[in-house]
Amino acid sequence: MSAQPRRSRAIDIEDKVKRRSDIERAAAELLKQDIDALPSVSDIAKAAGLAKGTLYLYFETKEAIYFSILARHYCTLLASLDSFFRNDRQSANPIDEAVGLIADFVRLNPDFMPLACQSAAVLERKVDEEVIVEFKSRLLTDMGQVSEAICRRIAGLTGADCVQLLIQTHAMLLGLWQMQHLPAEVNCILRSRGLAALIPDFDSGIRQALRQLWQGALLVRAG
Amino acid sequence: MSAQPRRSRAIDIEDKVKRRSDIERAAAELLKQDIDALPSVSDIAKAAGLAKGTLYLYFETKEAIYFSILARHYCTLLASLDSFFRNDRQSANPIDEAVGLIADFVRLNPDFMPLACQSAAVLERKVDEEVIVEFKSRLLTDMGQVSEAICRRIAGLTGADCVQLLIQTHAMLLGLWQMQHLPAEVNCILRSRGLAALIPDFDSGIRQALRQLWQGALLVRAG
Amino acid sequence: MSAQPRRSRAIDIEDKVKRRSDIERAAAELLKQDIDALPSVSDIAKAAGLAKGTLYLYFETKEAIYFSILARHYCTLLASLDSFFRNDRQSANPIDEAVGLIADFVRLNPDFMPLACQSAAVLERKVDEEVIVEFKSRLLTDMGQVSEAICRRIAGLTGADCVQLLIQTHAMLLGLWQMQHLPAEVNCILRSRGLAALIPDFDSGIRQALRQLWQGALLVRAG
Amino acid sequence: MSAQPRRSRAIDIEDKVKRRSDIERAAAELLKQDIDALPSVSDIAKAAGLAKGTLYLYFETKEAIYFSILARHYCTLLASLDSFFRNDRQSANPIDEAVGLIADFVRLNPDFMPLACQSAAVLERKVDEEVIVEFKSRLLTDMGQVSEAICRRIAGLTGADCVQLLIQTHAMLLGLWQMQHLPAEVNCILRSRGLAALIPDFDSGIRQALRQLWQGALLVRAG
DNA sequence: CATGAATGAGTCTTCATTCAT
DNA sequence: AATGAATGAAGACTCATTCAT
Repeated sequence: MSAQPRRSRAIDIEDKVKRRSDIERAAAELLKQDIDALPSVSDIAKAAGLAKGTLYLYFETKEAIYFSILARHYCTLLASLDSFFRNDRQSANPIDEAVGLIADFVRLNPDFMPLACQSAAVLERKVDEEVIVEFKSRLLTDMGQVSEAICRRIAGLTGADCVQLLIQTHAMLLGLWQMQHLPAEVNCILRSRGLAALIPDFDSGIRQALRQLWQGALLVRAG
Repeated sequence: MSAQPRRSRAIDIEDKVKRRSDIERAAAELLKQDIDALPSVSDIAKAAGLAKGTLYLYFETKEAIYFSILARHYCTLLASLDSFFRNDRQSANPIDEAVGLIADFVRLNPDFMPLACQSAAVLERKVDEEVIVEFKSRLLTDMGQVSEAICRRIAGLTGADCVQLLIQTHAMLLGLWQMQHLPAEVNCILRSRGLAALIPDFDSGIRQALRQLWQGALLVRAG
Repeated sequence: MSAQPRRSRAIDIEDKVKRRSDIERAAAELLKQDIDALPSVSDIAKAAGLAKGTLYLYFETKEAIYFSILARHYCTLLASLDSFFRNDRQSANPIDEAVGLIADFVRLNPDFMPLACQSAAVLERKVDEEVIVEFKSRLLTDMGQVSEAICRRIAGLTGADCVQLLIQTHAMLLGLWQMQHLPAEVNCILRSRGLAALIPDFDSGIRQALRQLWQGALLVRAG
Repeated sequence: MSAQPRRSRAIDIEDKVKRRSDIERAAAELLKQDIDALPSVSDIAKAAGLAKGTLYLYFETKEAIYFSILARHYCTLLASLDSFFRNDRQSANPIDEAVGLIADFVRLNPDFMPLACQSAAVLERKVDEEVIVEFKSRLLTDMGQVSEAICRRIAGLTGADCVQLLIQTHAMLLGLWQMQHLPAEVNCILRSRGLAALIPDFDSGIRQALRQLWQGALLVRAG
């Protein structure tokens, strides 16, 4: 009398993977429209052309959807860095280029920073331990690899230094993004009152801050 | 329909100021017990020994209470920095000392960072424009003063550089604190799985990161 | 965070219609117990044996529930009038009979007038535009039909006159009901102080007033 | 140290009466700005240049202020009617003129109908019994007088008929005004959707309805 | 596998009135 | 008489999640 599936069933593992990523795609799209709050499950389901319940067949919670999206972003970014630093082509200024690479990534993936900022306070609170651990392990591994790649290209830094540096870089991304991303209204007011100096421009700000941070690292280690 | 004041009335301006700060004190105390979410107005009122309605005589919204607490923290911190840098006593290593001063402040005021992290996303959304503007103006002025004091003590930095540096410092505080402040559960798990490397120790982390940042600033400006 | 439906699910459209009317029935019942204020959503839900949230699956707001009840009353009343005036059976005194029909309807539906009185000031303020427009359009149509039926039976009145008359009739219902429906206390006092003359008896009052109004209409149009 | 009266004290009975009417004037003025809800006590006090508490020295409740305003309006209107019907000048059409007088009064006193509509449901619920009784007694007397004056001028109506007629007239005023006074938004929508026929024009509507009612009364009594 | 109906916890804010000063 | 600080009750609505179909 009802409960007839409208969408075809995902039976093969392949289909299931596909469906998972369909859901993520829809969720990401929705987030970009308003980065200030996670969309409702209802809306995500609608956007994905699925029923609410179906989402729960693929993710334990709404936050798990976004955690998954975020995790992929982190992996992609680290992979970019890794391939950059492993690249044979000698670069006159690897730090600046790496920083540019990061800044570009943030700019091209407007859902990355909003999710990253909510990771600890919102997402991880509602995601399965196992999922978190798996991701963080992967992260640690990837960061280790990147770090090695980096220290091979930048004299004066050990692998541990580079891990440290990556963590600091991440912190700086989080902090600067939040300082720049004020509620639209507040933003408006501050700008109109001559208080724009308190709102760092993210793109240029991050380039400069990271350059200082990395250069500073060399200096401190050297000294 | 109700009435019978239980508490004495704050009639003089002095008493009112006192009552305002009583409310803030109660609210801050409550926050320290669970820094992950703002306490309910009901609880704050109870803790302050006042009726809910009375809180609204002193603050427009719950968030305004916490915004006020946060604002005072910022002012105090900037004043500390200012007095530090204006102090005649020559310091061999002003950067390290300033960084230590900041790290100590954060440690001694456990409600500071949680509030700072929620400022843009939560507090400022529900506080009167005027209150925000007034505070941010003050902030800008104070930062200007501190910056001047700093650049007089640290050769090679202009006032604008120092403002920049203060903003970066703030961003680094925000970012590192969030990376370190994971939900207790997650924290626990990560540590037990050998993933502690992903959780920077805030106190030492911030000291190191800020040192790099400030040294890096000198370097970049010099170069 | 919750769940466990207690009531069976309304899956078919039929079941849904049934559930909607179950809610309305419960809400109407509650209103009759105290016609001076709309019951709380909590109470309605309890009376209907449903969770609060469930009500919101069927109505946008509490007021929408009562608007729906009221709308049905209007339609029923107009249908009664329509069928009365279309009835072949010749009536010696159609006006008196129609007026009696209206008075009876009001008496038999004690929630009708209280709701009608709150329609503009309370209900319509919190009901979706579309719902209002749909109902009012229907009302206009129905009134048009009734008006035609009336003017065919009562010589000397055009269709437009009859629409006018229906509106006046409605106004008189509203006004008289409010004059009669004083707070129980006030009512009591006035009666005990010989001021009963100021409290028209609704049932007889409406019969007489409408008779005058309709007869007056004939006269005015004729003259 | 405080609690110093800002306004001079009203000690003479005259001053007190004056102050009462100052309050009423301020309250009435405020109501005209938004006839959809009684202004807050705070606002009335501010508008009157007095403290909230002071208002309660002159009126038992907020509603009592408006009840008093309304009472005066009723008395004024009845006095107008009385003087009109007692006037020697013969009028060709006393009914039409009386109706015009009423319609004009409503138009010139935009706070009258909103208050009248709230009298039973809102005001009388929160006004002292004695005040209500006193007013209603006065009302009954005045209506009696007017009724006598009317029946002397309009053949075919007894005094009791005229009292009846006045009550019906009042009911019609209440009902029509409410039908016409929709929330601005709803009003707008209905007009734009061709449903304006459901919104009677008050001024012309009341003239016509009352004419019918009074003519009808003559007819019914005659017949 | 897919669906979507049902659940219910959780909370801020207003404002008429009182009464200490 | 005048003031205005203090009181506290009262209630709608959202939305993540479950599980019967």
